[in-house]
Amino acid sequence: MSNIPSKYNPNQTEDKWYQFWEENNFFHAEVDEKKKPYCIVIPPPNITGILHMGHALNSTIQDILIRFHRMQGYATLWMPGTDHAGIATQNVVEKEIQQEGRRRHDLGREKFLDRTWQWRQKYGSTIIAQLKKLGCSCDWPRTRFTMDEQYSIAVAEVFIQLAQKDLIYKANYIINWCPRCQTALSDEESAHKEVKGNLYYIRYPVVERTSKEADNQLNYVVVATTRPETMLGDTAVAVNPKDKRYKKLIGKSIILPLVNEEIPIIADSAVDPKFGTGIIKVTPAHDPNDFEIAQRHGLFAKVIMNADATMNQNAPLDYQQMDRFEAREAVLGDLEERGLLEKTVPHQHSVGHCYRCHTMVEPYLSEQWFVDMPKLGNPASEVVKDGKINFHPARWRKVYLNWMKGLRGWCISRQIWWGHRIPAWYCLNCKKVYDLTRKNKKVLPSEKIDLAEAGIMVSLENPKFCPKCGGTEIRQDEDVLDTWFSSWLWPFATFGWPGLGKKEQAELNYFYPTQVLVTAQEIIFFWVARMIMAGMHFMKEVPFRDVYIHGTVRDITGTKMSKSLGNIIDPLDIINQYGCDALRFSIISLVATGQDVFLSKDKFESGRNFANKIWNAARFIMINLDEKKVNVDLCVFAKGITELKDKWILSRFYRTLDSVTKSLDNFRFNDAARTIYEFFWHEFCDWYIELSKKDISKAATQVVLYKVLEKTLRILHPVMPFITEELWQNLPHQGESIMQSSWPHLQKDFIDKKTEDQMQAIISCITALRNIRAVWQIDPAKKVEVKICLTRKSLQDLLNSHAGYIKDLAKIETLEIGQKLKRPKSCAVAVMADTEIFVPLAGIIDVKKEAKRLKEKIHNLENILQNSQRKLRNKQFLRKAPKEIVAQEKEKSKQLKESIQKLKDNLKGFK
RNA sequence: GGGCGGUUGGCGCAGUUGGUUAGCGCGUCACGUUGACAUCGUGAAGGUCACAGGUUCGACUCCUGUACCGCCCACCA
Repeated sequence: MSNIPSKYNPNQTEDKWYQFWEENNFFHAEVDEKKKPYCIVIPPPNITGILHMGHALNSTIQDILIRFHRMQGYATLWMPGTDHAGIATQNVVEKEIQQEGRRRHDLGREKFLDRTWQWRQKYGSTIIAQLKKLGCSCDWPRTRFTMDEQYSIAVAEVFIQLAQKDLIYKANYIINWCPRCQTALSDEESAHKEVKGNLYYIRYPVVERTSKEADNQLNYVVVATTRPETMLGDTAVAVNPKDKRYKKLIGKSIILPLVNEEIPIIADSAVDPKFGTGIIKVTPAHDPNDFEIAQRHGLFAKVIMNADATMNQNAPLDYQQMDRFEAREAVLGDLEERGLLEKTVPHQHSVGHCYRCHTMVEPYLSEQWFVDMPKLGNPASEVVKDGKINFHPARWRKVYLNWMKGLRGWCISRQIWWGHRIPAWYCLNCKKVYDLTRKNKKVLPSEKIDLAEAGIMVSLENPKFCPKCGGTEIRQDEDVLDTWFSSWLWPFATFGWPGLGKKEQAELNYFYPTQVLVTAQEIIFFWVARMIMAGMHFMKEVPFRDVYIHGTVRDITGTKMSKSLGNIIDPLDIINQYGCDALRFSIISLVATGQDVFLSKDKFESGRNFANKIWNAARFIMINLDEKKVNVDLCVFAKGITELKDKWILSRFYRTLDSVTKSLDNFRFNDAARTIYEFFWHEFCDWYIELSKKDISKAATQVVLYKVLEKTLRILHPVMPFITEELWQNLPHQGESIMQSSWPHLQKDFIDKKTEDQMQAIISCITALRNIRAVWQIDPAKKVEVKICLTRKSLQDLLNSHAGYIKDLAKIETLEIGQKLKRPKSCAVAVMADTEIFVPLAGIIDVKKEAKRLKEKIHNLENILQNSQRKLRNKQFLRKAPKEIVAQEKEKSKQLKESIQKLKDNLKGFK
């Protein structure tokens, strides 16, 4: 035992214990009807992900909850897994292929998917290995992947069920298109950013029917646009119907410059007369607003771009194949040349960007699949309104409900290959006919497609023939589903839903609904809201009871940590340098509920220092421990605990336990961490261990040292799993692992206010004496005599019986305690209401200086006294304030007076 | 345009239903190595709690407004 190193070395212990836990299956949970279930599903990290501080925070919080509840006797399951991350993974593999000088279409779908699976095989579990370094106690054998066979069936099943209820539909609609990824995106995947651009004022010549009109000088209208290239797809010009300036124009038409087509001038209330010229160009295929106007007016939509945002054959020949930005310059140049560009004004506006590759999103009219969000949203709003699901902090509830109010169709089809292929099949014959008739009928662009009519079949299996025409030329939809279309099933699909064997069903019944979902704010809309929708629709029950939203991890300047900015602090570096427990403790103490965390490397020192402190306190105890003495039941042994210090530390421990338990129950992780820190360091180490050194061999001291340490390690275990295990294993213990031990039971009998007050009085005396020693710079070796003069007998008795504490910790040679002691000459003085402390310091003390010190103290106390007395003179206060408060104030005033009087008396002695 | 969060000693932060002489960590200063720990110990200095009103016997805490910083949402042509 005595060869324990004085420095804690985390690297040697962490991997050892993690392996031990995993090998012994301690993370495993199963149905146990004797226990209550407690389940958290991990927010599945992307397989492309590498560990960052966000994961560290997110995972630490979950692991604390999991270990805490496991120790409390719940059947505790932390369900792990990863997300296939459609676009992100596809991009990574495409890049890899690109380096070989090829593109994905060169490989073809099948080979590309093979490559992606290979990639996943090789790198896809990196993040899992990294989560293990964080100490996460997930039930790893259950690890799910959103593209597992079983899971994929769930995804297809959900698609089919929703399609059958018309909750999924296909439509020609304007969506967010990423020209680089060449796929549709949902609204959430298009991140709005402020962009500096220009507002271009363009003249559109009005068609004049009569010669009279032709004489008019003002034979054009001016539209303002930020995106002049889209004018090639204009199908109307619009003004506000109430705008008197342009009333005459309504019903006329203009000649679209560069295109030379005649298009109408219409009236629509969506036009803001105050913006620009009050006249807008209408480009239904490339602007969401214009698309809606087109719907209202039955306008045609002209798509003028290819999938890569180059101009297509619908644009005039000169512009075809030009990129959209190139086309913008060309259009502007041509307009300028024709005298049609009136002016250019700088203009800042917000533009959508692809959340995966940051390319500017193009609003793009195309045929896509949608989920009817407004319908699914209702029950999902209700359960939050009802309090069946609670957000922590509560303010997110409002954010959530507000978002739910504005739901629109969720575009779920993606034109990529990596993902769940849409379980829809097309009868080529019927679809062709359907499209043709629609074209001829001039069907409005947004109208939903009638699946049966169009020969579109939704099913798990490839249909043999078309039920409508009997045709056998059938092709599956080329697209895959949005990644979030699989993640939203996570809380139940991970259990094997839609259900195979009895075991899976029993597990789902037992663990669903799960307890808490822990995530960051930016995921609320993407994922949390959708999980609630899916849970309510398919399980008829909420997916979780509580949603804990933690802050975002930022660097010390407040910038979000990101790889591209190079401001990342790698959790693995921190673990190597300081240890995992230090990382966990530091990060958890820094995060007040829901507040963002500003990190710098040195902030992890506090965790490391604390770990080292724990290590050394335990080391001291282990060196001195007589194992035979401590194997007792604390409650049975309680009668043998009579000493103040022992009763005091037990009282303090149980208060700490109570507070920590409550904090963890209320998701106040930083409070829990700080409370333990405060207790362990500044009560147990600073006072109890110091006092115990004198009677280290006494049975009571031995028992208390051991019990308090062992129990503190247990309540610390959820936050610092490794060091607590290492030390616990080296102490006498029952059971195989601290993680399987029980959360200490709150023994209220040990909590005693009187004991704490008494100890506090002694601590105050010691602190006052240390203060005097420091002020007068008394050599530590110097032997000091002290007189303590009390006004109360009870206090005198207390100090008398604990003179040893004072002597030891304040380093006092002789101590005289009495009620009416004479003040020595040339002494330093400390005063507390009913206590005077005299330290004779002839030859050391400077009388003037000491007098000055006392005066300052008097001055301070008098200020406080004045405030207190002002209150007590206030009749309103006396009448309205609660009795206890008034009594408290009177007592305070009395004590202050006593102190001041004593100080003044002493001051006289200096004159 | 709407919503939310923040503003507490040099720095980073706590402060849960209004009543504390406003706390903690780092840093600073002074002293200290008698064997748990210098990743340590002891003591000290340092704040009119962003600003202005209001409610109240009493406001860091509740209400209103202002300023600055940050975030989110919105179909800003």
